[in-house]
Amino acid sequence: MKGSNRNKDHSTEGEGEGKRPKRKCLQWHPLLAKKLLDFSEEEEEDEEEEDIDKVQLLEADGLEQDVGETEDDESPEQRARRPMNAFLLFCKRHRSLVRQEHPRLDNRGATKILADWWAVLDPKEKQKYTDMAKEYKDAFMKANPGYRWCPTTNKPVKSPTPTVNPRKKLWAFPSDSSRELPTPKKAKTEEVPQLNFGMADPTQMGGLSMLLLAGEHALGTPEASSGTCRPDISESPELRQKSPLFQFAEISSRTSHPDAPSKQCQASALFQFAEISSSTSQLGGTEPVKRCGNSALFQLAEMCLASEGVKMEDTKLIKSKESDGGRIEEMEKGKEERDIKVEKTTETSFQKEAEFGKSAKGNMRESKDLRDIEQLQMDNVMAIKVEDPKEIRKEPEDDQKYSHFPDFSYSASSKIIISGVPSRKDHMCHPHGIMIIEDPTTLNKPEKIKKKKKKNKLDRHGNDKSTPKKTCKKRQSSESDIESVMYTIEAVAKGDWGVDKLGETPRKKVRPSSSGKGGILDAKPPKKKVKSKEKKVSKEKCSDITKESRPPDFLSISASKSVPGEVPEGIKAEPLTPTEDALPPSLPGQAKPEDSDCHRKTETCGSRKSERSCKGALYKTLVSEGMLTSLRANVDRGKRSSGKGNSSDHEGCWSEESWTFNQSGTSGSKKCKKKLREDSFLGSAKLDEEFEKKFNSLPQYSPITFDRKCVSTPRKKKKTGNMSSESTKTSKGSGDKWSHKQFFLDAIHPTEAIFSEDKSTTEPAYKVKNALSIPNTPEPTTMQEPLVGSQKRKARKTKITHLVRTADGRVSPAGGTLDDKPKEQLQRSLPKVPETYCGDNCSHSTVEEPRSSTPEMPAVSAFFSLAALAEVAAMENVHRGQRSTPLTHDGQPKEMPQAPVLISCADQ
DNA sequence: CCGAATGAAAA
DNA sequence: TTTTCATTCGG
Repeated sequence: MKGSNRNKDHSTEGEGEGKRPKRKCLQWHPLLAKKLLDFSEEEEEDEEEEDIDKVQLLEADGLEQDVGETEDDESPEQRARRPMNAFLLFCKRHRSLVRQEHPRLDNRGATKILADWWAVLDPKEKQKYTDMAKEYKDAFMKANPGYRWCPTTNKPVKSPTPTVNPRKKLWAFPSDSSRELPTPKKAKTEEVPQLNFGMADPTQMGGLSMLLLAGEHALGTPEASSGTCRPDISESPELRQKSPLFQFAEISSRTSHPDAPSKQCQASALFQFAEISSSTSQLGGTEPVKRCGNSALFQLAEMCLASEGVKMEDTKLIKSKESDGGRIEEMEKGKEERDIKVEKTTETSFQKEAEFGKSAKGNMRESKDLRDIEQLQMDNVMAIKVEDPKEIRKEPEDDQKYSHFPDFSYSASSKIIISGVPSRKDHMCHPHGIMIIEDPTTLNKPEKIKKKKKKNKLDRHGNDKSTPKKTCKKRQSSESDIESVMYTIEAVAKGDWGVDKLGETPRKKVRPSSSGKGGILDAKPPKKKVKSKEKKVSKEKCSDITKESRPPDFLSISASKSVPGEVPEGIKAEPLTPTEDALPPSLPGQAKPEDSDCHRKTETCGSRKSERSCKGALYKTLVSEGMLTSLRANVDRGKRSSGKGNSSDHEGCWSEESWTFNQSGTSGSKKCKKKLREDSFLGSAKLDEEFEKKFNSLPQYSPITFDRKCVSTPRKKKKTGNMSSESTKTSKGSGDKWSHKQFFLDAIHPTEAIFSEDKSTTEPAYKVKNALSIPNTPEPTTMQEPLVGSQKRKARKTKITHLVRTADGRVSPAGGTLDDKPKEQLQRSLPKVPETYCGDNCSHSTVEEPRSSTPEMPAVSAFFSLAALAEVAAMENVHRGQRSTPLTHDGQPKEMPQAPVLISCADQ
């Protein structure tokens, strides 16, 4: 990312191309995607169109034949880099930590330390990484059937993707694909349809094409996913388990094409969102998918329509329908009425179709949607008292509306937009088509209610609308929406988030997370709670994803609506985003939007209600924003993950969550994990994200465990840069983070826990063993692990002295001096008491700093007496006093930690 | 672009 | 058995 500096040779292709390739790569490879994303944010838009065209063409041309090949070859793609092995994953996940601990260390040094950690790492933990690596590899291979690992010496590979990576990333070989071949890549088949699909629509679309495209995109993706994915899921649950990655891989391949189109649209973000939604849906299951797709579509539709609250309401209704079916409505209103209405609506819809049906509206839904919209419009215009839904609902009326009112034209315009979306939805949802039909009824009811509310709101618009100038209004609304969207997009690209946006997003996030169930309720409660709930929910979801309850209140519903649609987004992004950030902004943000968009609403309505009611336009914007935010979050995530690693505090939070999930999952069943993740993240957009999730889910051992010395620092360091959320957290509870870990760990594996690693960066695995042993059996263990990998290398390693940089920054051969001693000490200590590591932790936590408390701490603390701790502390202090530099964590820690450890052991 | 680590896979 | 290459980024 940052380093884009060096353009190597690749310049040949030129930057412009370079970018494209990246994208392609992204598209092709989920994994890569994240990186690309980093770059892409800004760049994406630029070449989107062209790329799209190319892609489409390419695809179209050789879908079948080349599919795999063409993609690889032509599409610059070049496949992705070979999948990372367990160790690399470990490194990737922990390098940042190491760096934090040892800021001065260069990567090589960090790598060494990582190697040490890896060596020490508990076998179980290792296994996790190995499993992950394997899964990742499988997914990768699935995505890239023909992928060859080592193209012998094909360095040329780079040439193909030259510029793309600032770094050298070589795509293993683009050419490979061609050579290799192409095993038919499954994705391709799927892709084709999508491409075709997407292609047609975009061209047709006019100015709104962007939005439409985005919508299509979203839809298209879902469809593909639905088609393929669903079957898979249903067929083989097993796949599902693995599926997330695989699916991602598949999706990624699919998406790749779509991406290009989406890119065209400035709304790349949207597009991504759509993708995400689709992806999530796939992951989640059919229903979720629908929802996601719908939500995305709806959102798009909303944006397009941009009509005020009415649209919003409709969408909401729809969403609610989709998500809940009529449950909510039922809750709210009499079911009976609903049923009746439903029937009517269905009828109407059919009729409408018959009438309008014609080409454009092929789908029932569309007709419905249109109808709804029209109705709304009618309401507005007519200033009719919508109170009687029946009238509106009634077919005749509707028909009349269409025919009689000028609205019709308006509706027509709206239709276009909508139609695009719905149709796709239909495709996506085919199975559920029926369900959809039913929905209208439900929708109608809500609408009614909404209408009433709307009336108030609408009134202001109503004046204008009174004459449903449709076009004018729409345009305005649409324009406004578009503008808002654009704005949001730009903001995203810039990285600037309006407070408003943030505020909303957070809400959304919260809701979504809990949304499944908590829905409205969640929204109300403080966000923090929500998060906690979310976690729980997510767990629950594992078993059942279905979103059940909805808030009884319409208002709440309206608010909640956003949730369903957004949920995916929110989920994705939110987890990452630190609660802290999100929360505060939310309130302000909400307020602002209202002011701007809904002037009168605010006035008329109460604070929240007004907000909710007002949401109309604002809501749209928010939605768009939310999408953007989610996207942005994803991007950030990718960046962070790739670039900074821990740096982001936000991530820290996120990581924690993921952590919890992971751990829980580990302890529990993987399936649950995945499901949870999926659910929780619903929106995990891309494969990348998926990968990231998993990656993140991988246990991240606190340096403390490995390195005692670092203990204090690492944590701080993690956040040092950012301070933000985690820092605060950490600050609060010395051990908050750890406590979390513990919590999770406890849930999962009380004993195993993270402890596995000890302080010793240098120390051999035995420490780990001890840690493990502790719970189970204090093995003597000093045994080393079997020299696993390249023994040779290890041998070398042993021989080689690690360059350790002291706090001062100077490098010293660690092996001889520092390391050795510590090791010895450790060894001694270990044998004596398995718990030694605990001792270290305790010492730190208690003595040094409160926050340091590691998860283990508690247990440990229990074991150790205060006196022992005090002693340890004293010891540490002494050492410190001697060396006294706080900064020196790096250098000193090694020695220091060990000493304490020994003491602790001795005490015990 | 090298390197430092490990590991998987290809040659 | 040896090479490649995956990640990371300072030098």
